[in-house]
Amino acid sequence: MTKAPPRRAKIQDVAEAAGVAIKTVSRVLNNEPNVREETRQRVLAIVKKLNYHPSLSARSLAGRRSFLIGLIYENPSANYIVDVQHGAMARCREDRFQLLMHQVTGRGEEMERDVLGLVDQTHLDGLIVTAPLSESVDLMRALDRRALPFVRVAPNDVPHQTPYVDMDDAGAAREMTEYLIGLGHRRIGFIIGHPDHFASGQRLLGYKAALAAHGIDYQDRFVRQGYFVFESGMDAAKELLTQPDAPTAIFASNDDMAAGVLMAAHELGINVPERLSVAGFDDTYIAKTVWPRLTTVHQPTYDLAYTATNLLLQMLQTGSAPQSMRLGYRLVCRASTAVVHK
Amino acid sequence: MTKAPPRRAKIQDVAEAAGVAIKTVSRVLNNEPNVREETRQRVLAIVKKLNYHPSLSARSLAGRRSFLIGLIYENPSANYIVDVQHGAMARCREDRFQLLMHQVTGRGEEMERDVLGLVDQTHLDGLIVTAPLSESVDLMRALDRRALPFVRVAPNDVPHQTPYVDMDDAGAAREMTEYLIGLGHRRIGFIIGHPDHFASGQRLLGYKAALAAHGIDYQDRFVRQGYFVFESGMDAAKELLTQPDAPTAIFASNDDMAAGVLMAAHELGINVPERLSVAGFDDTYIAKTVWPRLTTVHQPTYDLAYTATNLLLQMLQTGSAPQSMRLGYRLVCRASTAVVHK
DNA sequence: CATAGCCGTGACAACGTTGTCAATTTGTCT
DNA sequence: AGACAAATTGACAACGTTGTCACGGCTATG
Repeated sequence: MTKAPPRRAKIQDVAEAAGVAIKTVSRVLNNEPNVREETRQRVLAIVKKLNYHPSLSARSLAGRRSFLIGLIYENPSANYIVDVQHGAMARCREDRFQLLMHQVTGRGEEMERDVLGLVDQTHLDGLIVTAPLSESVDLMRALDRRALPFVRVAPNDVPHQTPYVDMDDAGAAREMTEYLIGLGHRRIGFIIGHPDHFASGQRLLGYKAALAAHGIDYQDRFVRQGYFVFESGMDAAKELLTQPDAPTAIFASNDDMAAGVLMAAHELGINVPERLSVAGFDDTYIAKTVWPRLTTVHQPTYDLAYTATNLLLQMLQTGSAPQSMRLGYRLVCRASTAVVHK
Repeated sequence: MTKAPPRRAKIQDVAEAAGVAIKTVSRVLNNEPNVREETRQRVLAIVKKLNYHPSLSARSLAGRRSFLIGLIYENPSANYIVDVQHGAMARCREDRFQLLMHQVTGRGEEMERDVLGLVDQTHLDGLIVTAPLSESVDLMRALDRRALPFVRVAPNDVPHQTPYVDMDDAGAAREMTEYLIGLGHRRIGFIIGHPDHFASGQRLLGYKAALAAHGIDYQDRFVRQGYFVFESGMDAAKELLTQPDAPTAIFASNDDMAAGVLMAAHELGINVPERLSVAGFDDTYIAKTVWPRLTTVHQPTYDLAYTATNLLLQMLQTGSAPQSMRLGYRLVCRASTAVVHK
């Protein structure tokens, strides 16, 4: 015999116990003005006593908002997306919003259908869009059409007036490249990120700018296309390292690929950092777990997501105008880079 | 001038366009019986034409279910939790349920309050509980009290009759240990997992069983407490490896700690696998990215989560009796283990 | 001292679905 | 054909909130 669970308290119960109308309880709960302090306290006491929690469904239905925020992403490295998730989650929690994670399937039209399906079904209040989804103009137009507020966690590039939070990818890549140059490296390999990501181009730009600023010729043979995943970094590194006059340093556009470079070096019997310096980008968990530990650009992933969510919630709650932000980065020098060998 | 977005179609609109009552539309949408095929088709056509999507909130309110499933976890390694998430997500998607991820804060009473707060606020239909939360009897009792169906992704141990999905941790650990013994190792170090996880004890048991079966004495000095995180593995390994007559192999209870062991070995100048064999557990992403690649136990994390979600959804939808499952594992032999050196 | 305006409160109608139950149509069996 | 059961459909009341608006009491103003 299972004992019937106690009926959940509803607003009615609270109202009766407090001797007020349900609307007053509602006011208290939503921090609306025009409630006497004494009344507010009385209601709050009862709420606590009855362990009352308003029904999200009822609130959504009546209030025409769902308290649900979506976070969509495509296929980023696990280490990266977890940081994003936690940043967004942390901010949501502060305002009692819930976060709905959604890994998008497909690309192009199919991706769009997937996202819109989510939006239509769940009545999301807002959306956090990560790269490279944030680069689909079609998607953004579709979201606009539904009047759905959203913030992008991505570099600003798309010709579209929406708020975003990003960092200076080009600047960071340039600084890292200059750091390598400062170590005496002249033949510096570069592994480009996934072509769908705007950031990939920015990082390449930074690399080129640093070379140019130091009078080093840009050479195609030192540059390879990667896809932000471990294997692509490994493959690219093998190509780079098996040519005559191979690079003495390789800068990969993210940590996963840099880890792949390390693996390639190990397999080729090339010591890092003695014979080869390796640098990554992102400063995710993997950077600290490979050997040698990766020199990399610290990207404030958690803060990026937190900030994006913050912007979104402000837009939703105070109706404030959309704004964008750029956060700082910093170089983290660990054991994978060293002065060039003679 | 922003053009007002088109009003969302509601069930009423569909009903009128199809010339039926809203209840009939509802029947069609919920696959209820007793609708003439012709009517069903007519309704479906209109639904598609109007791009109608039922309101989750209204459905929840009226139908007393939310189509929302919670996935709660504490602080597991990023690589692990992402696999869990995707497994659960995939299954949810099949039945148009949404998944609400929730990282639990605090421990003991505070943890409980956190989870119950989530449950009370969102009216979840069900919950996926991962270790070590799944080991709190108090929490499970509290969930029962609220009559909330849940499935645990965790080894079955707790004296509590709820469905779970797990794998044979003890058997796997035993097999891995025997594999090391088979390579000729006799001094085998072991790093225990986080003490809050039941699986930690199981894996230790398997280690001990293998030793016993092969007439090898269990020695405390070869065993250290770890916490499932990289640093703890590194610290433990340093202790194990700096003693006289150090182990020739170390079996860590998860991959993160095994990666830590590799790091320690590198720092101590001990070659892996020539002078030291290292084995992990879980087969997460990290196992393939460290050097040398880790020999480990492949845990079907994705499937575990998928299966757990499947069980939960079946209970919810068909009201079927709770059942539990055990999934298989397999040893993955990579480059971090080798025949013992002379 | 009258009057306008604000504050605090409550009554009641949404919000968009599903559950219940009754009404109608259709089919089956003598 | 008549009687009864089953299949199909619809009317209407929930579900638990928030939005709207009205009302009384109090304060500031002329």
